[in-house]
Amino acid sequence: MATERYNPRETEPKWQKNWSDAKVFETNNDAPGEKYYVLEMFPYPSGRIHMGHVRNYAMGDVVARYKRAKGYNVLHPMGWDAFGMPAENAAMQNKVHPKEWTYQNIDTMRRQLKSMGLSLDWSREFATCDVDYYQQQQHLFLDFLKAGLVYRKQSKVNWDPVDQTVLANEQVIDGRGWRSGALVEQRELTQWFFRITDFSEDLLEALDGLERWPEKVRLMQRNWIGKSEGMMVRWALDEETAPDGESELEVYTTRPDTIFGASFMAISPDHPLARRAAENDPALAAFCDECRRAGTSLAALETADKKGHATGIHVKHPFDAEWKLPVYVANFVLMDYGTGAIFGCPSGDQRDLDFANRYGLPVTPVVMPNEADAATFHITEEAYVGDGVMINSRFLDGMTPTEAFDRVASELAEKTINGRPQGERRVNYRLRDWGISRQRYWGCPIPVIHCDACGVVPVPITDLPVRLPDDITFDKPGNPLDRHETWRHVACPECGKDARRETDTMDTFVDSSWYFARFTAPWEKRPTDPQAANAWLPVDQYIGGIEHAILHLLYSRFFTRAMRITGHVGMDEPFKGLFTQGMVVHETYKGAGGWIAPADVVVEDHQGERRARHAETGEDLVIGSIEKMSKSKKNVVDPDDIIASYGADTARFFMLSDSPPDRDVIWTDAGVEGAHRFVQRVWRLIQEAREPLVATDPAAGKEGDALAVSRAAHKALKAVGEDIERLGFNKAVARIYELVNALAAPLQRAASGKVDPQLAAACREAVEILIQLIAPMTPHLAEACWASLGHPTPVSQASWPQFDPALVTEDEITLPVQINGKKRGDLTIARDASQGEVEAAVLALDVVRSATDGKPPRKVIVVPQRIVNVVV
RNA sequence: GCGGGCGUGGUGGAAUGGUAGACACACAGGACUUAAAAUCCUGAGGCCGCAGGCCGUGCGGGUUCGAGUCCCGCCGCCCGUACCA
Repeated sequence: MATERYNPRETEPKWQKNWSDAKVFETNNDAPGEKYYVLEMFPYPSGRIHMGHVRNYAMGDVVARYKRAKGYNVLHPMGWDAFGMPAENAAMQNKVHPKEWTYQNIDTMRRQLKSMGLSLDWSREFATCDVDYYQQQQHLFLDFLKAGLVYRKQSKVNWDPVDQTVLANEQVIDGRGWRSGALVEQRELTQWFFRITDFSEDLLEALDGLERWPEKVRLMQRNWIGKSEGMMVRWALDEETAPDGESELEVYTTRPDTIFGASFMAISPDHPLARRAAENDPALAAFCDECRRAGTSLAALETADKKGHATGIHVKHPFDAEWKLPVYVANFVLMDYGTGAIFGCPSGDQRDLDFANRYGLPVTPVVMPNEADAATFHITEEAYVGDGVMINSRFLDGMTPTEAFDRVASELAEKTINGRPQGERRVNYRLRDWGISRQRYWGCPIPVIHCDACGVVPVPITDLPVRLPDDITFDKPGNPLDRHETWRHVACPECGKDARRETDTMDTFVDSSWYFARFTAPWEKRPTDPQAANAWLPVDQYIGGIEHAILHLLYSRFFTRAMRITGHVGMDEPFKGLFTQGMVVHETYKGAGGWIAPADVVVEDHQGERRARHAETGEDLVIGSIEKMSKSKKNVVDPDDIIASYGADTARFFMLSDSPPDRDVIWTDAGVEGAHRFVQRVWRLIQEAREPLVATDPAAGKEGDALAVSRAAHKALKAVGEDIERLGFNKAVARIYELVNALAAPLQRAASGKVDPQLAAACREAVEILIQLIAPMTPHLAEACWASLGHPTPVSQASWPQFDPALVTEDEITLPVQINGKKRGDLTIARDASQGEVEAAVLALDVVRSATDGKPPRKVIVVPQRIVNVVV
């Protein structure tokens, strides 16, 4: 019997319209059922969606559709992370207004997402650049300000002296501005900060409670917060070398036990003492300037060659006033961490050792392994960082480092310098306060006013929003808000005199730190409806890229706490479950003229060797490495093209198959075609057997082939449910393949009319289960199949079926039998056989008897329901 | 530099410390066809082979009755590194 091929181009838009007309996916906050909030990280509207989005949203959609079928009231919204630099770059390059560029991109991407058939509640959609959204963000800012969570301080930025603009770290390449090529300078600006460090301990401790977060993300956040228990130690400056008025250098150390191994002090180029010393030392001043040119990026700073410059200043050792140590300015010491000054102990720290060797400073080992000999223990090229015993450390000799730490702490607490204890224990965090000021146009304006008389005045909440002006240009360098005189000019809300608006806008991370809360009541005329927020939050399942493991997730955790303090939500943690998906990667192709897009490449197999050539010119191309899809390498596959030729279901199914969702997936044409064949196969198998299936009611089989069909279906049902719960989509897909393979033969027989009523009923039940299993992944196909069986209501509104426990357990099990850990045979035995029965049966096996050679085995290990190992 | 992760057939991958390679892709053979496509069936980690063995999860060690999985040391790739989002 001939059946028509499944035509996604006709079927998919039809079902999308049905869902939309019936508002199946619009969520009512008051609907019955336990709530379930599934959210994928919202996209930046860069222009078009890419395969990474398809993968991310396909995963979230499986969860949303599955949970809906399980009877939950599901919230699954979508929005746009719409502020940010690319809109300004586009404005400069193409003379298009950032607003226009952004909303056009959103229109394109919304259409693309809709063509994917995602079960999203589009009625709650918003963009962070919508005035309605950023008005509420300004409201939050003012509340935070009032609650003491916001302050201003001096902070450094990368300054491009030619373009007269602040550069992002990624715009600084080898110390030069990306556009101008000019050497980057550092500038100190007064900027706005959120007091995230007030929450350091809480953000750290609460990680333990985030049980449904990947351990790796919790670890990364723990390390990022970087709690350490050390000491503040004040070193007296040697009077003869100290600048006037300077008498001490305060240092933070986690290793006071190594204080007798100290050989130099290193301070940041921005340390006040460095600045004082540089005043009369042009060479030192030049060195400090050079350090500052590296930019503000920590990675650039720390991968740079470790360099220092002597200041001429010396300090006195706390336990020996005669012992003087030189003070260096070093490019690897950060003003932001601790006190901006360290003491270097070369024997116990590789970086300090490299530094000491470079500048000819002494190296005294102070900790050695317990078994080493103090007389011969030397450190030359490799520092010893392990535990052990103290040596060369006077009254600390023989102690463990921990004992020595305590002793130094108590000794230094007794000594005083300038009227204060010379040492104090101190808990320190690596985490820094969150600088949110951006000297850019396309962001949320910070709602404050600067008045010469009143100082910094918050904009009254009733005056919000502070709207971004539309009449701006990018033809001049710098921030358009800064030179917009009429916008800047404003009356002081307190005294009414002429005043100026703040021209900094907020970091776009602020926008994405509370959007998940806004989705719970996007219509509200205040930031949240606390009742709705508390009902929906925390997000049950949040899905996005691992690249957000630290900043976005940590900022959101802080923001939720801040919103709780200011009464907008009632919880601390925004995301109960977190899943980080891998990237979509693709082969790269390169011709004489540069990178070639996969759409223009034909890959052929020549006797096992893959070759690529240009589809039009025929030019031979080099097949390059597999890399993250990016515009620069042109190795992108446009979801539009895939959906147009294969349909959304195929694209979704492929993105869920094969690769574990937390790992990268390689996009290949063969993979898409395989997924597409599966879609066609399911359709064909069901359509060919449609008549006998429609003619019978579903019922589980009791014996023979019918029983086998029902067993296969119920086992798959159980396994797929469990796999989806654990987000093991690739495993769920494998189970579905198995089921389809098992159903193929019976369905073909049914198609030719050669099945008894029992088998027909079992097939009908199995096919309905199959359709429901694929419904979260390939929803359009599932609807088409479901309707073809005569169901009047869509499968997207059907309840998830329940498996019959009797059909998923076997009476007999087959245990592998190992001899000395290597598999040598199998044992089939009753499932409920006792340990003793299993052991007796194993020893009776031929392979075991020939191996034991008549003697009793040394040991028999029976792992119930798993394996048997005989040790001979 | 530092923090985190990953590494298994020709390919993507599967495997609560318990049969390594499920499932799929690609490939080969067969069926159907005038032919092709599509579809269906079969085969397959490598090596030696006659039955049966040996070797195999990036590399080198270790723990264990048993290691892809745990521990130690390397190598390679990826993510983050606070103004990309």
